[in-house]
Amino acid sequence: MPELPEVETTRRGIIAQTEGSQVKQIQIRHHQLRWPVPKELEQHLPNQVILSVTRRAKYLLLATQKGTLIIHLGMSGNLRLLPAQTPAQKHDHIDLIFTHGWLLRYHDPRRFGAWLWTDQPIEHHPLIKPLAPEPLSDAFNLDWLAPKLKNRRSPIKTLIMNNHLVVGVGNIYANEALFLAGIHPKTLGNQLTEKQLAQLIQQIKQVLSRAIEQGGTTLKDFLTPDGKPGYFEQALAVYGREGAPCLVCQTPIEKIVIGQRATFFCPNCQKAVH
DNA sequence: ACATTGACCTGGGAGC
DNA sequence: TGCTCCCAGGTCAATG
Repeated sequence: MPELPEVETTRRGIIAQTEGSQVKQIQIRHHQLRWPVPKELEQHLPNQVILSVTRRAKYLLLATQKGTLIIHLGMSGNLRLLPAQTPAQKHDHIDLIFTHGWLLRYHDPRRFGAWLWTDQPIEHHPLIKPLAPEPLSDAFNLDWLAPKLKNRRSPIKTLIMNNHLVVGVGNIYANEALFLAGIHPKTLGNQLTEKQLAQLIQQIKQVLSRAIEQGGTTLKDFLTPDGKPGYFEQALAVYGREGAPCLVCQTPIEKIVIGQRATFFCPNCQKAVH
């Protein structure tokens, strides 16, 4: 479900009531997520104070004195802040219960998400270490990306969804960024000109920033932690718009499949290279 | 090292 | 109404 803007929206929604708060207890109803939820969470989290709530790529990081709770929302996960007495419903797999009478509830029908623990510096964690720079930081620039794509023969759409090259961009924003940059999604990495690449980097930053400002994209059931939807869906130019007129040139938007993922583009604004 | 495919899950909608 | 099939916002692991 969530790409970077939805994860960032979640972070902002939970920070006021989690950062600086003391954990009373963690209740795990379903241990099987993407990976088994480690027992260390039950051992270490009670009585710990959440020192910070940060984000790295699509991971949420809740730091304590003993270690860091790593949360990934997968395809269908969300976090809600609720009064501690609120009865759990279907797919409410984990509660992080605070001493102040509220809980952070993890809901994830497909269970592709993750709750993990590390007592090492977070940048050493095997899932975090290989990640590309934060897309909204200055470190994500042409000097980073150009050498990485130089010898790549995969479609650029696939490449910008690869965490080791670009983080935070999932299927929605990959489609949107390529449209904004005027690049055909099938263009191979090594076929992009430096000018196109600079444009793509700029548009990735732009589309992610704007989506964060709008509280993310709500397609099915994404809700911010206080239960409100995101408002970016109405700003999507190509995603989910097969057959609808391009917002720039009125050409019907086309849908194809690249790397087993639905891909939307304007055949006029995003010309294929020959 | 890189490219491609399968795997993990559930729910919703289309079509019959 | 109910069945089957397909699709879905992620990404790791296995395979060539």
